[in-house]
Amino acid sequence: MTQEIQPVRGMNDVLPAEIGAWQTIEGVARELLAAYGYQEIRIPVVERTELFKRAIGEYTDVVEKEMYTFVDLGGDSLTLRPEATAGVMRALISNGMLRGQRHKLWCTGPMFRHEKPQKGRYRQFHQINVEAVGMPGPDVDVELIALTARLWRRLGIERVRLEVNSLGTPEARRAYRERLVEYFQARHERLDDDSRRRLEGNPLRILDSKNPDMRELIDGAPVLTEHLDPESRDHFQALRCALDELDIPFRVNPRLVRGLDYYSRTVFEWITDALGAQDAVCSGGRYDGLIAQLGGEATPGIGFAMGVERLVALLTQTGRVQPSPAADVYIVVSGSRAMASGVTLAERLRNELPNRRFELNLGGGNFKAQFRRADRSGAAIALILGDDELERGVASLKPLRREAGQSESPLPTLAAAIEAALAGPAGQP
RNA sequence: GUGGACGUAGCUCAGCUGGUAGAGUCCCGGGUUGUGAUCCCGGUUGUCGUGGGUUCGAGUCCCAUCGUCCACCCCA
Repeated sequence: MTQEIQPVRGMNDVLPAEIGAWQTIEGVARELLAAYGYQEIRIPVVERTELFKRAIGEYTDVVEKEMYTFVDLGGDSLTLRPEATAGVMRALISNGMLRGQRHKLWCTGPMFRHEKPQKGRYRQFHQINVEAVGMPGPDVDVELIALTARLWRRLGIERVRLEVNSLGTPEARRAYRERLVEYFQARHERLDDDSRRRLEGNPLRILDSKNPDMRELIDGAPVLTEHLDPESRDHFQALRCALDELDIPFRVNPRLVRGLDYYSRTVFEWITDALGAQDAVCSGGRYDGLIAQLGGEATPGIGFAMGVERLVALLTQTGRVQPSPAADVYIVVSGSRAMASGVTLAERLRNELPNRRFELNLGGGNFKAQFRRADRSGAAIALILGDDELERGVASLKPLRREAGQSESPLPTLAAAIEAALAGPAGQP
């Protein structure tokens, strides 16, 4: 045997057994987004490296060490997208869709980050992204959160809770950041190694430290929400009132800072305790400065991303995923003449009953094996076509899921007989 | 990138202190020359992750490497 080729680390196949959960999530999301007036947009998986550097931030982990970057044959530095927002904003700019216009968009597809794989964290992973551009909020902020809350309800996902925070304007955030650095620098001796490193790059993340020894120090640090500019404070206040109004429970988490540089004001995250260390299922926020930063006309925006693999895991845990529907009729063919006419009969039945699922036994097999396959397929009834039946111009129908006798039907009226058999003796399916 | 656990049949796993591999399941055939799921009988399946080393002898011990899982970091 030749050496088999290994899959790429952290890049998974989604097998038929799991595809039901994926399709449920994608289907419900698609329906709901349409109901809220969002339109789908499809953008490339590859963009110029510069786009992500400028949008996400040069000194973020994603850009510094997690991007799949390569030089193409033309000598350009390109990158497999690590997130979708930058690409969507680029698309709006490239296609001249701004100029004071508003857009409610969503997209889905694979993202790539070179991280060490772990439960709920893969190198190729999928997101559903929703972006609302041209509206300053907070009304749209609230509606987006309401949309996600409704999505969980529709999917039957319960083990999630909402955290919100406000980062203020970039100016307010910068000022706060300086205060924070001052605070920690004055207590430099008490910082752990991780935090000292963060003090240089992303001091806000020190607040997120999981080290219990740091707790006291962090609790004494200045709090972001107390250093907001007045407008951001009002914005945040309005958001919280509206959430209360809608009975959407939330917790203000002053330590909730997003990893990507472009966020401002509202940020939120739906987290779960059901997925181990990867607790973020959906997160997003407002990015009012991003479009201008990318060279477009200054336009406010807000968006969020859901991790599809993580949602699939949550949905699977609920046990509510429906298996893919089985065939209605499995066609068993016996004898050389019957086998030859099996395809013709199946195609005729598919014409006559376009909404029924027919599975024709393919690849031969003896009678016993064909019946075993019919049973395993989950089909409601077996349709038997043998040389014997063919001779007499009939086919036999045998229910596989209930105790009922086998019957015969003339070939010309087979479709009606199948419908009757599927309906059951007392009209029961 | 750091740390820990684990890689034996397609799948789930057993294999004691080193003596050249086993169960269940799946699949296939038969019992029922045209009737499944149940039952009975039979059959196929392995570079023991890979590469070195120690040894008369390695699935078992050592080293390296790849992979999976979990945690840290970070994040969807």
